Amino acid sequence: MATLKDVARLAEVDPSTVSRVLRGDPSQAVRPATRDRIVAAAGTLRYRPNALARGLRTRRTDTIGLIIPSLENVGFTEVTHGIQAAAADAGKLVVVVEAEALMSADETAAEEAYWRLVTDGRVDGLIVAFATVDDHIVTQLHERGTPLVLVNRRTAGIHGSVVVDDERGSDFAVRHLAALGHTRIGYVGIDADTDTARRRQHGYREAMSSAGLAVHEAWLTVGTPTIAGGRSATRTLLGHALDQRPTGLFVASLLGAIGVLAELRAADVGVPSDTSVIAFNDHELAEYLDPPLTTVRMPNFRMGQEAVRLLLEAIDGEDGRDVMIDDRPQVIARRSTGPTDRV
Amino acid sequence: MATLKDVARLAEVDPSTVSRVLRGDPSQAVRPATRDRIVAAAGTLRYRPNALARGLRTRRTDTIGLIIPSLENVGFTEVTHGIQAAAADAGKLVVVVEAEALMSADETAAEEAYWRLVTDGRVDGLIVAFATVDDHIVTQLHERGTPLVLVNRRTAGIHGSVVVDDERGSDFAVRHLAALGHTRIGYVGIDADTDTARRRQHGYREAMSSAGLAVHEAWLTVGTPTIAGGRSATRTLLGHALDQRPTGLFVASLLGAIGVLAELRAADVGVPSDTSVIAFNDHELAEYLDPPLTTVRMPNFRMGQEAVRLLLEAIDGEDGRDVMIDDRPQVIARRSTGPTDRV
DNA sequence: TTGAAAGCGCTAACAA
DNA sequence: TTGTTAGCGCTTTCAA
Repeated sequence: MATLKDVARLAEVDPSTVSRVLRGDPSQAVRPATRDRIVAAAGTLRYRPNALARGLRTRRTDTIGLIIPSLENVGFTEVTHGIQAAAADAGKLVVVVEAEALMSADETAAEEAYWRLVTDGRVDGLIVAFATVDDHIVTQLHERGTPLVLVNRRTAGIHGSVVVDDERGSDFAVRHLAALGHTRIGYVGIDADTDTARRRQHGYREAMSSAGLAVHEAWLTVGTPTIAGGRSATRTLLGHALDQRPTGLFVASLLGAIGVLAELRAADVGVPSDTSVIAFNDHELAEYLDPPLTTVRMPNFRMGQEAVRLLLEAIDGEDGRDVMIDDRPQVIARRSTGPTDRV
Repeated sequence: MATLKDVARLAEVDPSTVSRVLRGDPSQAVRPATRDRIVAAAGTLRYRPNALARGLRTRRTDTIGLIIPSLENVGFTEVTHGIQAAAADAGKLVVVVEAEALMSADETAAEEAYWRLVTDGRVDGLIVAFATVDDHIVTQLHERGTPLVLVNRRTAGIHGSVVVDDERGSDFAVRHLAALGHTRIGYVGIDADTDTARRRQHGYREAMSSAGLAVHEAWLTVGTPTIAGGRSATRTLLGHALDQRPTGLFVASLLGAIGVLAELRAADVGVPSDTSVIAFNDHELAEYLDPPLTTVRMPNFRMGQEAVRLLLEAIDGEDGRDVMIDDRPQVIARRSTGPTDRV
């Protein structure tokens, strides 16, 4: 592998000159003839600067770290995709650390790994996606001065986050149901004590009240944002007498909604004839569920892109900003919602 | 951020001694008292070796590169998950490059990016997952001496690959259908000119013949392994007269099968009453499709793990091996397959 | 058992 | 316009 020295020797100039030319250093003028010789030499030697040496010198790795609960969760793919796209555009590499993969190892291994990324100088900054990592780790990283962006969550005292408008998403969901004539609208929420979960629920309550609809606490369940969570929430709901049950259900997570659908089907409850279901967050496969699931599509791809932008700003020393992506949520009306047959 | 020097100063020894102790260098004996002082100093300073400096010196980054078409495709998640898990176990970091994200930028950008990863010395080796990257790039990388492992594909002249037993998977699928009484079994294949696609198709043909079943070329379609691909293959199949059509369909990709299901439903063809469908590769969500999709579950997680193992071997200078994961495929019988009503 | 010294490949301040 | 020099933080021979 050719080094700067090799190129310098071939072009008969000093390595520092090669460096200047190849980096396109604007502060220095170079005689065209020299530049040409250097460029030619680099070409024939197929020279590529060593990223490690450069990083050691400049304290920039042009690499960002992404910490994410699991790549396997369909709910995260859009965000990671946006992150990848924006990183590629900016010429940055992404080191992905799946928190789940670490957890399996041992308790403190996860924490170790976060430190390793940053403290070992492998990345210029970190994107922490979703609420998996303990607040105190995030806070510590932040206090150490690590450029940091939180995705889809906020943590007190840390500026540098990007979220979608959860409340507005909830609002759209409730409105969709209300427009269909539903008045008894339940909520299957997320039990995690996170900002995002709170905002979705708050949006639900607000939307209900501004639609002049009453919220009954019995219609409000929380659980994990998983298929299992959706199923068990549904079982709870089905425990109530028929006329005590909501006719429309807003589920705060896509996987949760899949569980709701499954449990409803298992209990022979018609969707949407008996109960309508709408989910927060869309996915290509929602179309192919049984029945096709109505969703509120949020601008998650953009959230990922924006996270990269914010992080690059932070790396450049700018102050952290808290951004809310305000692209209009989109209700993708499929077959899981409709007017109810019930009174 | 504390450096080796800082630790040395505090412990009142030479940096080289600190290095030896902290690396646990076995070739050198160290007086316990010295070791203790060093360890203590490192602790109080929260010292962490700088990965760039170390990598520059040792020519090891402890990072592996993963090139993958798209993280968004549910078909790939299991493999990447296996890779992440194995990498975490081995204490390696993973740089993920989504080929798709690069493509968007410009034509040659993708090629550039592969070079950057390796030639810039950012990673010790590369896992190339699936058949997206051009053969000639892979070949070039290989010729440059880059430690390389191919996942779910093989390329002539390159040793270092891991695949699942595609033929056996196909065999299981066909047998499942045959055991249900199907004799007219069609195949929705993958049109890419890849080893994997060929092996799946070959497995289908072999299984048919060993079951004493005839293959009609009209039952054999190929397309992209996507929902759209599955839909269009199905339209072709539905173009034939009813009694010329297969009663059972083996679809070589999960997404393809979802498309097949969708198109069949759109055409009011009963599944499985009229046509049974079984897919290659399983996914959690297969359970929730309409109808729940019968699949052949392949050991993809293990394939990912094994890829990391092979790569680490290659990085350590061992010869590349071509491995086939021979864990038994598993037919997950759901509701898309059953006896046929047709004659 | 420990220290001295060189150098991995690059950049950047300074000098010429 | 180009070269000299020092050094980023670490490892590793060699010497003591």
